[in-house]
Order: sequence, then structure tokens, then C-alpha cells
Amino acid sequence: MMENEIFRALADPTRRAIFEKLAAGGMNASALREGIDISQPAMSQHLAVLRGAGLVREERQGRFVNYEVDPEGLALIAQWLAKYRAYWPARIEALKVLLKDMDQ
Amino acid sequence: MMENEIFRALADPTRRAIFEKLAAGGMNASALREGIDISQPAMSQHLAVLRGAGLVREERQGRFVNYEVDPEGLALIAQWLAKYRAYWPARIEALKVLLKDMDQ
DNA sequence: ATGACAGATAAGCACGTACTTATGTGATTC
DNA sequence: GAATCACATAAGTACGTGCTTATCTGTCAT
Repeated sequence: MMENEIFRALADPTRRAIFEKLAAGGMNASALREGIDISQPAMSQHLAVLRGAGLVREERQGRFVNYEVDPEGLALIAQWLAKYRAYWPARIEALKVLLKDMDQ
Repeated sequence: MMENEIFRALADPTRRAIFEKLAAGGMNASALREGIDISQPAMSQHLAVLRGAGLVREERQGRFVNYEVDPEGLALIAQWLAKYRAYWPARIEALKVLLKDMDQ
């Protein structure tokens, strides 16, 4: 089950930080390390977990590897979330923002 | 940070199963155990984690404790997800379903 | 080819997590 | 008020996770 790997991947704050950084634009593993105090192997391992969860995808570019957000993982979270739509409070501000951004 | 506890809580498949069961309707901890092969203390501990994450809330009813889905946790996930809306593929079926269910 | 560089993998370790059994707490029933 | 029931908490344990250092793989420049 993919959900398992997705939520497990996002359960780690360092991985969420990496993902958030990638969401601002794809970049290679070394560039990703800047600003996040983490060793090279640790970064590599985190990226492997994110990739396994379908949250990130890689693309070899010479001797660099460019990473970017994989929409598939996000779509699966949206799908999971949709199952519980009955419980989403109708007038919460966050939801209104979400709706406005999506409905176009 | 609440996100941390939410994703950590959902990273466990047993807890997701409990949450899913609660989403079908609130019930007490004993009723929740039916169908899920788990000891009473384990269930109690899982419910404590889900409650700490804002995914579930409790209500004492005599010597029973009724548990139900807390919309706040779900709203926070939606909020987190909304940050990455730029990456959501526009025509994925899951997303269309999500949109249809929300936009009313 | 050789050295340098980007990144992955291996192995080991400290700590966290999910479970267990045992016991505690609060509410109900008799 | 004693027994029982629903649930929480305590303590211990097996296993998972995230980190480290060391090493390997692949690509580029010279």
C-alpha cells in the first residue's frame, strides 16, 4: 500500500523540509543540502524514501541528479483526504482558501 | 508543530484503520477493537496518539468513552496539501472527485 | 588513464515506536 | 461497599528509523 510509505515519508520533519524546498523548484541533492544541516548520505537516504513514496522523482543530468516534486504522491494524499470529506468543516478558513485555489 | 504529530499518527497502518473505522461513525474503544486484532492497551495507546494529533476526539459517556473523528486534524492536512496545489495534476480523476465533492 | 566531484550504498549505533503483561482509575451494578 | 466493567497507565522488550563514517559507483575534466 502506497499510503503507508507516503505518510511514513512525511512523518519526518527533515523530509518535509526537503520536500517543501523542492516544491519551490527542482534542484540537485547538493543544492538541497544548503540551509539544511545534514550529511550527504543522510540527504541521499531521505531522497530515496521520498522517491519510494512517490513524492519526489529524479532525473540524471550528467553527474548531477535533479530532484523534483512528483505530483502522484500529492494526488494520493488528496485521494485519501477525499474519503473523509464528510468531516471537513464547511466554514474553516483554510478550507475556503483551498477551495478558492482549486476551483478555477 | 502539529503537522509532525498528524503525519506520525497516520504513518501507522493500524492507526489509519482505526481512524477509517471511526470515520464511518463514532464509537467506544471496545467496539473499535472488533475486527482489528489488537490488545486493549494497544488500542488505548493508538487512540491517545490520534487524539494528540487532533485527528480524533473523545467524550466520556458513563464508563464508556466515545471516540469520533476530529475535523481539525483533517483541516490541517488539507491546509498542508494546499501549499503544493501548483503541483496537483489538473485532470487526475481523484482530484476531480475531490473538487466535485467540495464545491457545492 | 587519473583525479575530482556528485551521489549511492554499507555497516554500525543510539534512539524511538509499537507491542506485550501487569496494574491503576473511574463508573456502574448488585 | 464489593465486584465488575471500560479504559488508562506503567514497565519491559523487540524491532524500526535516522544518523554517522567509510566506501563504492558513475560522470566529467585534464
